[in-house]
Amino acid sequence: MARRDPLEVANALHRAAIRLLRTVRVADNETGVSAPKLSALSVLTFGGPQSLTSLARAEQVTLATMSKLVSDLEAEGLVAKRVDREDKRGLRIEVTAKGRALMEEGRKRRLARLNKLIAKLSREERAQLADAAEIMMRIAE
Amino acid sequence: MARRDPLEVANALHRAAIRLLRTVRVADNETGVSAPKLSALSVLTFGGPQSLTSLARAEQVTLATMSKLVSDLEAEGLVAKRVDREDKRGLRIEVTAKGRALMEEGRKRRLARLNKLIAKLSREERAQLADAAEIMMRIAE
DNA sequence: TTACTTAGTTAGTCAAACTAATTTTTTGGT
DNA sequence: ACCAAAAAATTAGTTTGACTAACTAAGTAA
Repeated sequence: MARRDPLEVANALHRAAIRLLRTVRVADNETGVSAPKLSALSVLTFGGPQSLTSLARAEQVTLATMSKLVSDLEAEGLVAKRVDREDKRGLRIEVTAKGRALMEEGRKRRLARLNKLIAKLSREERAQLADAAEIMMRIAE
Repeated sequence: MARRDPLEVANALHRAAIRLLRTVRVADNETGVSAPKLSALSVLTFGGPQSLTSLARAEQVTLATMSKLVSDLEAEGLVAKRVDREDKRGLRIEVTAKGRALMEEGRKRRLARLNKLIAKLSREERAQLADAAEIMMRIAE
């Protein structure tokens, strides 16, 4: 069943990851906010308020790209920008109540969708997936 | 270590998959061909010559989008378009020798990059990842 | 044959990525 | 204390890949 060849393992994970992301994306589309914006919002939600630079780094995009994404999110009332008190060049970007509500909704939607899939699995299989995720996180940077 | 809560498992896999894809993308960028084009080329390489419609369906984009991607690939000499003999509305798109060479190069590059990561793992951990990939494929779609 | 369906193309729009140039502020060296 | 260099954001402009809508050409069926 299990291939030991690294390339086979990598390819299998690659394909599986793409499929998984496709499934999740459906739920995300329903929020009316694009994937890059949702992702940035997620970093802010779970990582706490932070500068544009650190957000850009977390999302692996340029500062310019993130500047636009955050401006859009601000225009939609999902985040708020404030000048950093200690460094007036810098921003402190934080999630608004509305932004938090949207994330929570999204979380529920995603859960509903994934529950249908994951519910098919046994306790052991779920544990296997959790372990695999942990391994992947450890090796991927 | 292993969380049993479906949402936790799903989120962990989601994040892990994103990271994995990011890593692979770096290798793909070196080919000088964009990810969507590489992906279409991959479908043609492994799935054999096929129509624009079936390619579009495989890649989950519209016909119009795929039409442009394939035209670009053709301009770069990576695929060839021929009118279907049996249905002159249809195309038969196939990978050229140049296209196949590029895929092979890409495969090597990706292998080199992923080997570094996967080599850190034990035999058992690799098997775990392979099993997880199999489970993911089974439940996603 | 006339009407419908299917395959693909083209035009036009939009979002998100990039680079380059600019402003504002902070920091370091002399 | 000053001035140069670095850092944080923004803005302008480009490219790519996605979409829809409108089209042509070819096959199918009433």
